[in-house]
Order: sequence, then C-alpha cells, then structure tokens
Amino acid sequence: MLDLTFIREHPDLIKEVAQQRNTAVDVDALLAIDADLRETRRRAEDLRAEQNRLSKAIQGAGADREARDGFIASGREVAAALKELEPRERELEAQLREYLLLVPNIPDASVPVGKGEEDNVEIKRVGQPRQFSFEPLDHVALMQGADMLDIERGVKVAGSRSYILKGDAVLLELALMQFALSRITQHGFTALSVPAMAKEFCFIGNSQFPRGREQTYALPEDELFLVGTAEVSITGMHSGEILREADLPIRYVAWSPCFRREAGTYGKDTKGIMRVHQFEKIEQYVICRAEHEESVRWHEELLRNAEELVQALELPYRVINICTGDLGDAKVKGYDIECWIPSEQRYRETHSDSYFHDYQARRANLRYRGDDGVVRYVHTLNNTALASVRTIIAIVENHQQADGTVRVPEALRPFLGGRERLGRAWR
RNA sequence: GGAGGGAUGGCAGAGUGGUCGAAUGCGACGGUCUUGAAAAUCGUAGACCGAAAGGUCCGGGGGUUCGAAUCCCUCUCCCUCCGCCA
Repeated sequence: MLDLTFIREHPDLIKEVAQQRNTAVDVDALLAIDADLRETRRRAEDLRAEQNRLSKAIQGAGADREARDGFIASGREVAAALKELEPRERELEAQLREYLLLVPNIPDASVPVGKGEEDNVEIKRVGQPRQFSFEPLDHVALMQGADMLDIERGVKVAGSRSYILKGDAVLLELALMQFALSRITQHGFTALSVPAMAKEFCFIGNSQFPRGREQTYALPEDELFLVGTAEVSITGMHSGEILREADLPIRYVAWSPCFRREAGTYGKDTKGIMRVHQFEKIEQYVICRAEHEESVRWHEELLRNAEELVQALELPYRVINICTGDLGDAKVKGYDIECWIPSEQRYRETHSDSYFHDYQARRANLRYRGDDGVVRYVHTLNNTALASVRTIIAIVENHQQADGTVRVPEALRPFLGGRERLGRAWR
C-alpha cells in the first residue's frame, strides 16, 4: 500500500507504474472516492464537534430545566443528522481501502522495464553446467529408478501436482531444511517455525490478497487459508505493532510447508515435480528501519546468503533482475536465483529475493518508534533460503552418477549422517 | 464439543452513563545529585485523520442514549473446568 497523500500528489506516476507492472487500478475512481470521503468526514466531524459542545452545555445547564431541554432537543437533531452521514462515511472508507489495496508499489530505478519473464535481465552466472560422460536422466526417471519418488500414487492421494517422496529423497529433503537453517542462523537470523494456516489479514498485509486470492487454498469453515510461504505468517505475526528502533533489524529464518494452487498453470511443467501444490521451504525475512539504503543493503545480503547455500550445494546458477512486468504489485525490486536443470537445459527459479520498502508494512500496519520518537512504517524484505522440491530436482539432476545414484555435496553430508551417495546403483 | 470468567496505555491495574485519553504502580525518556552508576528527587511522554480548528481510538463490529471504557447484541481472542486427542 502506498501513502494516500503520495497517491493524491502523483496520480500520473501511479498510472504509469500500473501499466509497467501489468496491473490495473482506477486511480481516478480512487481519487473521486477520496475527495468524497474527505468532504463527508469533514461534515461528520463538524457534527461531532457540535455534539460535544451540546453535551457539555447539557451538563452545564444544571437545574435550568428549560435550557437543558433545549440543548437535548438540539442534540437529538445533531444525532439524527450524524446517523445519516455515518453509514456513508463507513462505506466510502471501505471502498477507498479496496482501491488502495490495488495500487502497486513504485519500482526502483534499477528495475528493468519490461513486459514479462522474457525481459528479465541476467546479472550474473556462477558455476558451469556439468558435462556428462553418460546420458543424464531427468529427475523423474532418476528418482523413480532409485525408488525416491512416486508421482502416480501421490496423484492418487491428492490429485495432480502431488507427489510422494520416498526413501533417500525424504532424508534429502530434511537434510536440506536443516542445512539451510543451520547456515542462516549462523548469520544471526532467529529460527522460526510458523503456522502454515493464517487468517485473511496476514495475506492482505503481505499483499497475496486481494489479487492472487485464487492462488491460495481456503479453509472456509475456519476462515483460514494455507500459506504459500512463511512470509505470510511472519508479516502477520508483527502486524499492528509498534517496534522499537533498538529492536531493529529483526532477522528471521522460518521453516514452513508451502501450499500453492497453481491456478491457471495447466499445461505448464506437467512432467515431474517442478511445479507442485505443496513443498517445504526455509525463508529469510528482515524487518529494518525505513531507509532505502538499508533495504538495499539487506536485499543484497539476503542474496549473498542464498548464493552461499547454492554454491555450497555445488549447483550452477544465475541471478536475474526481474523486470517491471514480472514483478507483481508489491516489490520495489526483486532478484531470482535460477539453478541449472540439466534435463531442461535451462535455468529455473529456485529463490526469490525481494524488498518492499514500507508497502507491506503499511498494509500490515507494522511500525517502529525511531530513536527520535517519530513513528514510521518499517521496511520488510524476504528471500528464499532453500525450497525443498526444486532444490531436490537440481541436486539429483546435477549430481547424478552413471550408476543411477546421486553424489551428496560435501556441505550436505553432515546432515545425512556422512553419506556420500543417495539412492542405490540401478543402471 | 459443553460450562463459566475475562479483554483498559510498553507492562500491571483502577474506573459501572457526563467533569475520563483515562487514577495508581512499574518500566521508558529528560533534568538535578554523583568521578561514573545506583538510590533519591523533579519533570516528560500513546496512536490515527487534519494546514489548523477540531475529530476519532478503552479487543473488532453493531445498537440504546442528547451523551458510552461504563448498558444491550454479536464476533474474535485469552483463561479455568469437563469431554476428546498427537
């Protein structure tokens, strides 16, 4: 959410940004509602002031019966007038908020302007895709061969895009989670295990709602939704608070399952488990002071942390700067880390590193009191540390051996009881 | 799932229709004292809208009333007991 005053003063900028970001918001309608609300509110406040004056007059009238009755009669009229105005005021407030939630954030000047995924800009490449001395398998053939994956029965249980990890794949998944938690906490981040179900306000605060609502699983009986990332729960957990500047920055690394409906992706990534409805993720999250430079500094640091993990897993990857059209509504700027997937001969997104300035904080009403006593909205950032399924794919495909086993990268071995190979030789 | 009790400022906790944005204590901040600190002592301090005047906020929403922290309805959350349960 942006500051309403800023929107009033820069309607044309908002329109331009909305277009660049492939999103729609009726700025003129928003401003019309705003003007109407301000006028309505002014009238209501005048009436309330009058009401307060009369209330004091009634008390001051004491035994003067006649004066008292006169004031009460006037009070009755004012109350009646207010009663007409107040529903209108509430209605306008609700309408304005609906529009405000649709206004996108202003991208940073360093974000490339573009229409979609194809306009994202690669900013670095690390590691060389491996030259195989044998015909490498895709993750499905490889994992099924090693009895690490059962897609058919996963689909039987939970429908398309579901899967069952088996055997060493389960150990690998847990090892990856522990590996990421262990590394990131060493950087001073506090580990969290957060609710995977959350109330609507968390999703609004985080900007998953109202747009993107159809990507989220709902539990209507309980008015809860399944989170697509721990980010939702973390934004919710501090919402409405006023933190102290001395407590900042707050750095979390959170473990949670992630649920995604993947509505509208029929036909995309139909083979294998590249795109699934449920996976596990370790997420980095930072709440810091409201300074652009500090946001940028953390954005880069979160990227470094994630890169460190990917490098330790010996995966070739690249980093891209996401263009305006692919950025969504909320981010000021975003990097993706994409790992090399041999079977696809291309890089695929495994991490997403974002900063928001106060956009999420405003929606979640998350503020801090500066050392100067001024209350401001915090800045928020987050980046994947490690997401289970896609990283599993990258590891098994990149580290597969001619015999059908998977070499365990050195850094991961302590989390797998020292094992050097996963799966069993089968080809 | 059933029965009961609660929700007030950073925290604890008064306040049952007007003089209450709200006593008091603790904590916080600033001053005095001190080499420094503690103690003592004096003082300051909530959030939101508004250029201001002014208005709003005592868990959320609705209602009664000229007037609600206080009365009524409703929702949420917390606590206690019972049931169920990893």
